[in-house]
Amino acid sequence: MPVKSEHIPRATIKRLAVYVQVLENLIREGTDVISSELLAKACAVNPSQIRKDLAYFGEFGVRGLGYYVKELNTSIKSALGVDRVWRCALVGVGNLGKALLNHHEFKLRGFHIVGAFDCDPFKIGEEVSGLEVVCTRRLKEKVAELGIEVGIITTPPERAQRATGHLVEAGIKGILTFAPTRIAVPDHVFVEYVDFFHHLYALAFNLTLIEDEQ
Amino acid sequence: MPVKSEHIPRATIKRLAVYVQVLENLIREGTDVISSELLAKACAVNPSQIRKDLAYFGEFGVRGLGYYVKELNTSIKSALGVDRVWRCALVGVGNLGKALLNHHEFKLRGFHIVGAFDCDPFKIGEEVSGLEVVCTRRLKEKVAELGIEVGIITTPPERAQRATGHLVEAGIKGILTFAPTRIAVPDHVFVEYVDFFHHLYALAFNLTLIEDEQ
DNA sequence: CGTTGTGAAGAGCTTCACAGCG
DNA sequence: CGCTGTGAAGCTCTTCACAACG
Repeated sequence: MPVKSEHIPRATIKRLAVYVQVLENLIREGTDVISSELLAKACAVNPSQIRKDLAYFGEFGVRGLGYYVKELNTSIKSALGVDRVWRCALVGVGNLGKALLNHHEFKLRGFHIVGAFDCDPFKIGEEVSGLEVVCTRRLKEKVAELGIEVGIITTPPERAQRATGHLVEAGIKGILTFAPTRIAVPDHVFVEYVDFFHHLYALAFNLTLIEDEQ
Repeated sequence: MPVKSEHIPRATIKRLAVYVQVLENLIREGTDVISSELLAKACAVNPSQIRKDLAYFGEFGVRGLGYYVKELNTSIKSALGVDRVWRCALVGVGNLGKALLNHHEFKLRGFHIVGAFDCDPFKIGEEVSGLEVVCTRRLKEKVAELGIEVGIITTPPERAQRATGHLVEAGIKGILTFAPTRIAVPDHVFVEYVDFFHHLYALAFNLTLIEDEQ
């Protein structure tokens, strides 16, 4: 999928992921064609926004008609680079790590967790969701062996930076971290933070606001 | 905490949560005072950004010196409305739900999960992390009894909308959902989406971009 | 003297409005 | 005729630059 435009807003990428989510529901429901207006309603955005977002990557619509749902979904996934399998390593096999290892949605969406790592000797050797837990020190060797490109951090916050170090040294270029702390990485490594508490804080703020208003 | 300004950008709220994260680390390290420049470096933002974000809520700094770390942290938490306990109900006691119920970081940050709900008869009555799993139909009764204000959805996507319905009917005003699907709510209810896949898609996109460039 | 708080300038994203086209 | 694709306008958020001040 060639990118038509130079710079693509981060916000656009985030919305494209939402469009995929909604389009896949539409496919399940058997909808063949959808207009930007209806898709916008389902995604809670402005119709022009959708058209502009898509225009960064090409022309996918049919004037006077709308978008073919399946085709559009395929095109967006290709634009995002999620029309392939990404092999991932998970570091930190605690409650959350185990839950993610058992979460089949990952495989379903092309993110295959093929390695599970922990530094706790009691966990090493344990089997979780068909994977043997391996010592974090062996990350480099395993990343090479299994062709892993993405790291997922589910350690406690105090161990997140060390896990990051191991992942970076192993040659990982992208990290998704669930640890509620900032991590430092070299410039060429991408980090995405999944932080429940940012969201909970946002909720708390909004709820407090409306309470105060009344 | 009185809000000085009328409208506060959503992005500001998100950053305030990051500042808290970093400030709490600084407290642990024993740092007493920090300038906007150093705090900005730790949060990977612009120093003016921090000063402007804080200015929405008041004046917390000392010119020529910087900010008292503990005091600033307390002020931000108060501004966000997280200087108190928020009682939460979790709906969907699967892998992820159980992991969150056992995640003590929630309690640590003032979000107490005091009710666990599921519609699976095999799960009802089971005890997870000291909580008895209760039938989702009894949400309304339990929300009133336990003074719950926030709902957390960890059901599979296809059951998220039903869970939302039960939560809304029970009088919940804020929902944090982990289900990878959009949910519809009345205007007065706030929803925050925790979606791993948005983040993974963003990673995939960035990794694909730099691969293509080379 | 050094750092904050803030008006003004700048950048970036969103929405509008309509030409273009199936 | 209806809906897309898109230049231009509008808006919001970010950064700059410096006066204010402990």
